[in-house]
Amino acid sequence: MGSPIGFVSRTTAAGLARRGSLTTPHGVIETPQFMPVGTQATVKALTPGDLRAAGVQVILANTYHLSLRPGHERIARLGGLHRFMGWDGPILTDSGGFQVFSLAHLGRVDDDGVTFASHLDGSPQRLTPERAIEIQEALGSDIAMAFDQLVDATLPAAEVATAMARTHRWAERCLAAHTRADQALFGIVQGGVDPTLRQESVGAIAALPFDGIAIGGLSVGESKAQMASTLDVVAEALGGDPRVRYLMGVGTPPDFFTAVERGIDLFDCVLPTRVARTGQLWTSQGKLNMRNARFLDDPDPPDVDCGCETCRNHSRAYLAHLFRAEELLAYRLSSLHNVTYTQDLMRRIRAALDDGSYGTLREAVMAQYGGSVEEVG
RNA sequence: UCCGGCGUAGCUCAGUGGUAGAGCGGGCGGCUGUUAACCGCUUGGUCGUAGGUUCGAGUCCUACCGCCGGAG
Repeated sequence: MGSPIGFVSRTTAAGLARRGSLTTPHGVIETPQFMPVGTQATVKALTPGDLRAAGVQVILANTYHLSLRPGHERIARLGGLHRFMGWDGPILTDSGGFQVFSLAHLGRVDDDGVTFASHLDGSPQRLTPERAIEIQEALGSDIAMAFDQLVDATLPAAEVATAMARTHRWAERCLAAHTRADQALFGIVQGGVDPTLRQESVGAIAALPFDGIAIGGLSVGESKAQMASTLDVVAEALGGDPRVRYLMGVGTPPDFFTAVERGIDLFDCVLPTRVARTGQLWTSQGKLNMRNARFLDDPDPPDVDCGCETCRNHSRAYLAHLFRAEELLAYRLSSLHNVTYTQDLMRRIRAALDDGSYGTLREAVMAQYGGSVEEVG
């Protein structure tokens, strides 16, 4: 049985950067690509139409959250996640592995799986590799993720190794449990920031017949240099593996460059939408906080170089007012801008990889964002 | 006019003898597979005015000023 997705890519002149396209049951994704996060079947504050207007090609939703509410069986009865949320493009579902980490205080991990107290009502919830796959198959996402255990990368190596080994065993169970022929399944590399563990994890995960390879356990407290060096280790270990590579939970504009030139094709992150809701806009002038007093009389658009609905029609002064007044439109206008900005940035990266101007683009964006990202490797 | 209550940070108010506080607001920051319209830091006051008692007064006493309520 062939893979439900097809990935083709070519190498470029920019380090290990790849330029490709990923074909899914719900459409083609050009890579490098960024996926906005829509945990609860909504990218907060935005409609599917907004996402399309922003140029979004694929979004991420969450297994744990949707299984608790409204329930994956209900979504299945209502025709699956695409129909339920009114988004007919590709969807990737995270497995709930991140909640093992972010809700660790509500649960406990054993070799078979994880037991949580629901963050909604305290009811006991059990997540295992088999259960995570069952839920994702019910949701009907285009790409499902293996159920993994993510830990703080700065923990002692022995603890990171224990979680990694468990992730490897769970990866095989996810593959065994997976039945939907129209849904891809990606494996997740763990191993923290220890080079030896990362190499071992790449070896274990890449040896399995996953449709794509994800890199997990980064952007959870380690330094920028550690993330970069870990990506170097992963790239070296993966070598010429032709499968699509997805760096989970990243990131910021500088992070995208750090990762793309180390061979990453896919990203997701809550940052563009989360920071937008508290006033931080990503622009051609770097980060601007619309709550700052200096914008109250500023008639310029948030970003003069942006063509999104927000920047075409509204001023920084208006955004500054909306945030102070706690008006709901603040969240939509700012989220729409940041998602558009992020999509534009990925498009510019793809174009720069095509025409050889990647270095110029990288330098310009790094300068806008403080140039604080170390060059490693 | 009399009686009572109240005057403490920009706002709403705690604080009844021992180093002036909170919330909100204001000024900023942080967020990386979303428990996040969230979280954190910070700036704000000759405690209505003038006297008095006391080692020590936002706190007790006196007068005055202002606001609110009641009586006439």
